[in-house]
Amino acid sequence: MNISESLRNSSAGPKNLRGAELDDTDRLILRLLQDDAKLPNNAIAAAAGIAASTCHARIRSLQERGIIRGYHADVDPAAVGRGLQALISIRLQAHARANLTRFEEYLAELPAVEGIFFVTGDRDFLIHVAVPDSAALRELVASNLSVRPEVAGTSTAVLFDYVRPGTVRPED
Amino acid sequence: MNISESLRNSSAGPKNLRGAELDDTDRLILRLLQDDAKLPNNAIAAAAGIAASTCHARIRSLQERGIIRGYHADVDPAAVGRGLQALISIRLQAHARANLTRFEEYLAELPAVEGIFFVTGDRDFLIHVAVPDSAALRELVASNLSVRPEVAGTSTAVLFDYVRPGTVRPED
DNA sequence: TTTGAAAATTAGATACT
DNA sequence: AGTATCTAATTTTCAAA
Repeated sequence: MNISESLRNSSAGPKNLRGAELDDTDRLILRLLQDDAKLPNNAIAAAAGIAASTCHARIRSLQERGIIRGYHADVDPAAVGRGLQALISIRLQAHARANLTRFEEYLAELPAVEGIFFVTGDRDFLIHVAVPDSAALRELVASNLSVRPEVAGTSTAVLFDYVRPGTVRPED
Repeated sequence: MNISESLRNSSAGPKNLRGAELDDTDRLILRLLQDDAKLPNNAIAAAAGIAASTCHARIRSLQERGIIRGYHADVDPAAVGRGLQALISIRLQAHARANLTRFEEYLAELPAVEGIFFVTGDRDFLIHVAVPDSAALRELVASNLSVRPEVAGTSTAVLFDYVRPGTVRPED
């Protein structure tokens, strides 16, 4: 982002960055689909006050532009034998920045990893994990994280809850 | 769960806790639907090697048992004018534990909040937020968090990336 | 872009093994 | 639990405005 863009974006104007170009109808569609991806197209169309075919075309456009990245079932981790969640803060070795992408890919492959947060500034990040029990958590840290040469140290915080609020409301 | 069930579940056997009772077919269905909630039932059935009607019944059962909690579109926050993400650590006042639920509900209503992590032990937690820009982030912390009486202090870390790996793989 | 209407595909329900 | 078959609902395409 260059300086003029930066200045423009920091102004009070309502426009988005990145050729997004969403109108109110798009935003309504996004809100509804985030809430329930199974909502039939004709129901969305009715809610938006447009024809079903128009709604269909808009949704496809949102997908093609990468605004809708996909649709996913939300599965209760506890119900599939992952009743324990934790946040693990990982401090990286100072020299490990170069291979950061490789390490990220490694983390993303671990079945327990639900989310990876890359923090700016520091050489560390956070991972959100879901495991069967505390033994598995210990095992994960010891055998999959601490042993990696990139890792300088870890710090684990057990969660007693994780909540994802309804929607990423466009604007507001 | 009675004692004999508990003992059975805690053994090395493949069974899960909490009347989950998932077999390999269920796990495959969960994996596929987490990956792509739009996958048609007959495609899932074919992948699982069962009849479409059987697959349909299994999916419904997974929903009714709360194992599948819902289906959601994944919307790119940057595309809807929320190009800046951050993790905010919130330390609560010692006496604020009683009203924790109320405060949680307050947080969940904030449009910027994407996820709330309740950390055990300490009287604090983390929220994952997505906002338009750094001005909005400052405003969020100043006007929506710091002013709350429950909040003893906050600490903000800007993210340069957040990744949700494909699936919550059942077992592995 | 939007629309209505056809065509193709899918979901949901039922009865039966 | 699983399957086959039927019907309703939904998605998808498309010519036209």
